[in-house]
Amino acid sequence: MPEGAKVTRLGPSPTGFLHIGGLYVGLLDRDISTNSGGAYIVRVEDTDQAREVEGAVEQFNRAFEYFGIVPDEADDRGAYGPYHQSQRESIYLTYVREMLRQDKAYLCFATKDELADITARQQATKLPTGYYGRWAIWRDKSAEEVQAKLDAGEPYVVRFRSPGKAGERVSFSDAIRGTLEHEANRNDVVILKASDQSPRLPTYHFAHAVDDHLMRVNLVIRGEEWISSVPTHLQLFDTLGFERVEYAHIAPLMKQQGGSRRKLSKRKDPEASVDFYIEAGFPARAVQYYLRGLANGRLAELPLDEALSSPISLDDCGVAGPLVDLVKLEDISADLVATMSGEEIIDAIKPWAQTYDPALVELLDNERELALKALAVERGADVANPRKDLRKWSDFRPAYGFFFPALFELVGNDDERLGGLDPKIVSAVAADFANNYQHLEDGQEWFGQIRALLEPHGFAPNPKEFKKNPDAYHGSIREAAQLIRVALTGSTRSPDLHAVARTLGEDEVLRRVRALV
RNA sequence: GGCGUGUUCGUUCAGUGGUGAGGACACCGGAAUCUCAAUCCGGAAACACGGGUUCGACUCCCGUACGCGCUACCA
Repeated sequence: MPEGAKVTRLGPSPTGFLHIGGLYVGLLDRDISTNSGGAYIVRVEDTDQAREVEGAVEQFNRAFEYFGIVPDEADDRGAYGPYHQSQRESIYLTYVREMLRQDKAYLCFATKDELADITARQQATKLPTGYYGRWAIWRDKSAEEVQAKLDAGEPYVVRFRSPGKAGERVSFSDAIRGTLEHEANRNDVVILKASDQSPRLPTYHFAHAVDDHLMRVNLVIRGEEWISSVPTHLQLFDTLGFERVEYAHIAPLMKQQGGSRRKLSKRKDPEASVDFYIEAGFPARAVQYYLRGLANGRLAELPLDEALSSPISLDDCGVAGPLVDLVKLEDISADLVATMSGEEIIDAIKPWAQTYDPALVELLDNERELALKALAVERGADVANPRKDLRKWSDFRPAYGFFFPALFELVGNDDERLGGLDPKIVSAVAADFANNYQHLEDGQEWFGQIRALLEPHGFAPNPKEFKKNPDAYHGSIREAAQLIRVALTGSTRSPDLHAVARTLGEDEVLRRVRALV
């Protein structure tokens, strides 16, 4: 590996859905390791088996793959495994034994009740809570006492004999925040969980030290909630004789709870989950662009392609937690899709629809020509202002479904989308339009047909005229055109009407308009 | 409670010891228009508060408020 290569790692715990924040960190890990010539590792931190959710790992992998964030080392590849902590039991045990032998760790038989009692007494006397000093009841027990408990078959945990003293402070540097200062750890933290469980599992703190050292990780990017634990980690690295790693604590992308203002919560805010973006069918590149922009504001000013290929710099990461702005994401996404050709759009929609809208796949296969024609309306290399009506693949059905006769439901003359026009007038206009319809190629001439309907049916020739004298008319050319639009598309908004009509074909146009008669 | 960390337009990302505090999205108004969307032009809109330091502070220091985190055999 080249000088300065960063080996990064993501440690997802399979306790539920993948949070967008996890994707964000993975993006940083992947980017920084790639750009420094290092490696990016995914190590599943499944040491809390009680909370484990089945299938979570597969779901994570799918999600990361969708966004093109693929590790160099993981379960199925890499020479530093295993990459599941639950399969590294013997490795942890080896280090624990060595620490025990050197008296840098010890067995603790304190029960839950005893610990709760210690905490309660500390709180009552306003002392810092924790297992330290005189509260560390098993720290200095004699070998005989320990042996007695062992013989009695009592379960125990292994605790780290912290070298920290009261009042001591440590400072360390953070790649994002600069120098940070904190009081030193003096808690004899648990490093190996209960002896009556199998497999014997380490706590996060211990696994972090052992795994990251063994996997030659040298840059740990993680959420800022870990800042308080750094002094503990530093002690662990030092007593194990490991070289310290560099830390980068990033601001949380969003909060999962908290009553005030705009914190995202798992329950109330579906956009907290990565699956939300995949299900909706946001193009991966749009999401990447957005996330990279959040990390480094400078990247948000760049054109998409350039931003995706520019390296992210930890120095430029913000320290305050941003909130995810879906409207902004949709805007980015709409801009991106607007640059794509019909072919590219269909090719992107199909894999998405395979999972989330199978019927659509079939339709696109059977009606590919029609789909291409529909997507060509006001779109393509020769169009100055391409339509931006697709932000995500799930928009296709509502925005373009009407082009397909199989998906279109005929509109009646009393439909509310007609804006309250008298059904009798609707019927008369539709009949007149249909009876005289010419499937003209020229847009102006085609619209001439709608103009021809104005006077006899009581519509003003232009909106201004109508505004001047609203009682004299049913509406203006605006309303008349809208009537035809709703008839043809079932929507009050649609691409250029003439282009729609040409795409649908004469028979289909007549069929739809006649439904209003 | 203790410790840590943060606070710039509605949102987001910038930024400087002396600035007209910038961009983007959203919003409002206008142009154009057969409807949307898009486009073009314009507008409103922010340095949490209080003390210092300084000729001068949004920027540096201290404090307060508020948010968030840690204080677990959760990560």
